[in-house]
Amino acid sequence: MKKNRTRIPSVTINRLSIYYRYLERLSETEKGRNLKTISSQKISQITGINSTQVRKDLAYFGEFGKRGIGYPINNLVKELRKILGLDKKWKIIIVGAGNLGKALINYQGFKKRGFLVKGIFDNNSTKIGKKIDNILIYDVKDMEEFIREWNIQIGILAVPANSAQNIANKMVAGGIESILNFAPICLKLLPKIKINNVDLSIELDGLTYYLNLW
Amino acid sequence: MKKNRTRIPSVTINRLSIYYRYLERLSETEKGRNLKTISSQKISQITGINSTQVRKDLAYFGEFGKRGIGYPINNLVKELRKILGLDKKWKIIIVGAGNLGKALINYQGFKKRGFLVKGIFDNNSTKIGKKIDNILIYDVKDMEEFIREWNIQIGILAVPANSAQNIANKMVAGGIESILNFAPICLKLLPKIKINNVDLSIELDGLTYYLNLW
DNA sequence: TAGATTGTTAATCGATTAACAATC
DNA sequence: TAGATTGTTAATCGATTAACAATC
Repeated sequence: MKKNRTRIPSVTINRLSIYYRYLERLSETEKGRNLKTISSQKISQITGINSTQVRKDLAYFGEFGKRGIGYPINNLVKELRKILGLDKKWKIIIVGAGNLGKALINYQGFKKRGFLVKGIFDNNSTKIGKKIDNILIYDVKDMEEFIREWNIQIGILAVPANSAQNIANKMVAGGIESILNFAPICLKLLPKIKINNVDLSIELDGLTYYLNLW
Repeated sequence: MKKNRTRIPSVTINRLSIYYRYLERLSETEKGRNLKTISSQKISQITGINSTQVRKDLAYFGEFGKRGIGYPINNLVKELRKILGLDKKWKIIIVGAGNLGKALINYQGFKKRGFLVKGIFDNNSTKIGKKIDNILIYDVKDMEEFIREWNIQIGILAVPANSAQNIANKMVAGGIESILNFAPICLKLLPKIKINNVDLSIELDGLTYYLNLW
């Protein structure tokens, strides 16, 4: 898992996440059965990713396979979990208790990957103090202090575009280094802050563009 | 807008969507003021996309600018709307009336880009017949016929991973050609079907990978 | 040994960007 | 005319993939 981590394309990380998800499911269903290894060819068939690409992606991080045999499934799952940091607990907050925020809180993937949702933040006084899925909604004014106090590492931005930059700034001021942004704007933050954008508009426009071609 | 549309990278389309969003907002705030044109340099500053890239992306579709001057804002907005197919009405359905489905129905971006949400589908009998945001929830059994009857063009998949492929198949059988998929699986469909995936897990794993590096 | 499959090199492909002539 | 900025060519950069020696 160590090896030379310089210059690993971020698309490789995205693909590792796909391999991980598939192999995890596979190792569940294969528990007790005798499928112990898997080839890059087989991974390719399921994920639709070229088998050379699969081998290359994995080779960035170590020699996990055996020539002539393939990759030992359980070990590969374990290694991928380590590489992706999914063997640790991560503390997160969600900002924005609207429909999207609610949907996110109920999202099972957080628990699955050991994410602890420590709090929800909103500026709507009718929501503050209430709970969603047993997690308290706090005043967004108290967010920065909360982040510092609880050592929150990941912030999820589910607020409207016009307040997103402002809240992102406060997240960073509090010490957050990773942001998942659902607001449709380009956040301007220090380069060391990792930002991942989920942008519905872009995806929708992508669909209509292609529909419109015909 | 015509020109040679062969081999336009899909990342270009994504960027056009970003330009469009920014310029649309700009043309709103500049209404009545006298900023009539904008340079690729200025677009670059706001969007973070290299100015040569901006010019190249636009040049795929026509010569919208004037040398020495820049691009006329209002015209460019109009052209982008045409290119992205946002000058038409598109009929869509949402499958899955869970939290995510609800969040999507309330999403303002649909109305903004002329999307008509014609129906919601679910298999939970306690939900069928009810309404969300004034849109009726139907039995997923009736989906295929509904798509055919209403000429639905876009399907949004907000269901669990294990039923996603099955429902996607039925969407295609009904005549849908574009799918926005929120389920964390790789849908296997005919190549002519345009699929856009929104995958939370991949985004989250991307964050923890980078957090874990330090 | 023969067949399978990895890990890696080298070739290919495609996208980004620098540079600049054209021109407003 | 001088300055600004486009549209486009050519160079660069980076990612994907074909090919194959190594080896189980």
